[in-house]
Amino acid sequence: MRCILSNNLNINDIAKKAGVSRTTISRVLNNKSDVDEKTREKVLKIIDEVGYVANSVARNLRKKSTQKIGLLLYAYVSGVHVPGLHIASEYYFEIIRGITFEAENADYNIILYSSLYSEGTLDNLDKICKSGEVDGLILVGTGKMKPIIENLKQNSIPFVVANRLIQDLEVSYVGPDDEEGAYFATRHLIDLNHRRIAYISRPSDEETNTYRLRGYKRALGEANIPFNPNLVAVASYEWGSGEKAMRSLLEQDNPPSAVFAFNDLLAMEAMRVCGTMNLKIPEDLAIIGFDDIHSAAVMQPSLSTIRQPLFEIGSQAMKILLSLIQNEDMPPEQVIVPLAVVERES
Amino acid sequence: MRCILSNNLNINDIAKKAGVSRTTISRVLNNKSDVDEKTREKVLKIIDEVGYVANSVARNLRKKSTQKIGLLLYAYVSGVHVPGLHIASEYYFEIIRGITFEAENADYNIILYSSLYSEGTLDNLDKICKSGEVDGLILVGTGKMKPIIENLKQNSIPFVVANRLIQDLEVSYVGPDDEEGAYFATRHLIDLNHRRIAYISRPSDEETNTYRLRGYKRALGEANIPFNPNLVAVASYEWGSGEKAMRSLLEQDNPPSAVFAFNDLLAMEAMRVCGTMNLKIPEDLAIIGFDDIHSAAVMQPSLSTIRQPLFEIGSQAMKILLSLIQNEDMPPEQVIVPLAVVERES
DNA sequence: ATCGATTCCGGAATCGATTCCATGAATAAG
DNA sequence: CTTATTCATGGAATCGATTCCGGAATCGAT
Repeated sequence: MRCILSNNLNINDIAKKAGVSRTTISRVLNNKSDVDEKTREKVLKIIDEVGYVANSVARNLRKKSTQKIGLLLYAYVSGVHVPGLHIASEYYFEIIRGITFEAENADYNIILYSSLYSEGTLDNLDKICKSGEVDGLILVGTGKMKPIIENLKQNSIPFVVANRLIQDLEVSYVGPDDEEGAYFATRHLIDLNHRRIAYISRPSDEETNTYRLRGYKRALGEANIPFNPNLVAVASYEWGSGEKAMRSLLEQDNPPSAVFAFNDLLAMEAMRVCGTMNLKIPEDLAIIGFDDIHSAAVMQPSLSTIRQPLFEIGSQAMKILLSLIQNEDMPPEQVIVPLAVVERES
Repeated sequence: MRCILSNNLNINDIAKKAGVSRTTISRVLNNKSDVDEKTREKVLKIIDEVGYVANSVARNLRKKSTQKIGLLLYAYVSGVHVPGLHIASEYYFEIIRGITFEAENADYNIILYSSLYSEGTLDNLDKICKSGEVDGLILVGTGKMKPIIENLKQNSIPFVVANRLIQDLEVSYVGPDDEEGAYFATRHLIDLNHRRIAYISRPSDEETNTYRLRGYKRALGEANIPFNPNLVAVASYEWGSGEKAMRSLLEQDNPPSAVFAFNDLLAMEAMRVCGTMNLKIPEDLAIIGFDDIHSAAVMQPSLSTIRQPLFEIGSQAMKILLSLIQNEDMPPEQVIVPLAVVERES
């Protein structure tokens, strides 16, 4: 087995070269005050010459901090494997960018725990917490969060949920007000004089979907439009299920004049169906999505949607996590980020 | 400062509870053979009851292996910050999925080094190598790779480049044959009887672009179509630069009848321009992209493109890295993955 | 009963840093 | 000139595991 540090220097070598104790080397490395200026310079010169870098594993062991954050990209939907989750990649990527941006500022690294494929997530999670390989966790995911969160709370490891509002559980989170966003989206369509407004939904056990459905219903209710279950089409997590859902809506006797889709990717699939059926957007059918991923702006016609400040969600989550790590007694912090309608051509 | 393991058990506690030495506990944890079956069971029972998990930092220090791979998401284009790089997120995400899939199988974790924002990458890289925080590195990126690679070679850390062919340097890589792909794309348009074929290019200092441009020229040459520099429009890394490039092409006196774009995102921007200028695709203008990201299939009309087996690129790269780590003397391994034309509506 | 081999186990060293505590030198105060 | 006080430094313990080495117990064979 290859050993990375086989030909590398350690603190003792530097101490010998400099003719001082390793305690002094350590003090220089950590910028402690009680070192003579001349000694410091001499040590720094040697360190620079030989290119010595302190072993981070040893340091972490002694300091009992790893300077690492675990990122849990999470999908737990009815306990089953979710094959198409990655299609929401652009969404995740933006959040991750926010997280890493903030992490780098604070000298933390991100470890990617992508549980998309693994079974027994909860057991693994338990091990991650107890093995001390990270100082904290950020959760980004789809589906049921409660089992995970309850597991984490028992482990007393600091963590933040980064794309969801978690109700009824005292945890830190940064998330959009999904109900409000869905309300805005539906309301937007209503303001354009639509009355038959469909919703392309996720399966009902997806928590985020519950909120968005609620916002959709609230907007309808306020406009005195009765809720019609036939106008809700469920799309699973497979590619193409958005197209199927859209077709089932259009094949009805009295098809909708407008569609609010759970997210932009589903909206894009829906638009595609319209194209093949010669329906003009937005004249024959208006569509609004959710998330504002990049493709939404590039499409032809461009997609109206609800913008989530994804980068900001990530960076805020990281900031909160950092303060949770620094201050053991900090109470959980909740942040609800604003959502905005992005009106485009659809 | 919060300490993760404040109330956690260590190997000594378990040894005490079990009435054996910590050596024995370690043997049980590592599945060594020389432990009495009864002792093993007793120890395992206690470990299970109290939920003990070995501290991974201490273990890594002693074992001199971290079970971690660094993932360098890399952009180095003329030494400057690349603001829009993340728009290629879907592309990266698929590769990352392949990497993590293979990593999880081998009990490795991925540390995300996103250098998109940081200056002084080479210095940081040096520190990463020497601090021993990872057992190996995977590079995925855009732009000039040579400075990074030369730095890594000096550090004798095993690494693999995961989306590029690196010529003239003895390193491991897994990548597509970009020239061949570009050749296929251009050839495809030629086979559809196009003669005025434009190329939406990246700036010339982008290495990948060099290969694709070469393939484009080769296909033209074989078909006896003279290369026309006016039909090459350069797009930078900013959003919307694809639209600009497309416009400049269409505003010419003798506009192209077909376009090959450096990647799908640029192709999508180009298609958008056609929409606003009432050009029908593919009748008035045929377009082909590169990468086959998900959106390409969902667009209306759907985008013809060159498919890169991104997931496979990632998993192959990880496999090679693992064997490099296990076998110090292994020579660098190069894999060229096949590309295929995906013919769709555009 | 004796000897060698095997099995099982524990003490001590080790990985490479940080930190506590003690010590001697230099400086300031009386 | 003596006594506190500060400054600069090194020795030893420590973080929590693994591993080397040696000793005791068990076993089978002679």
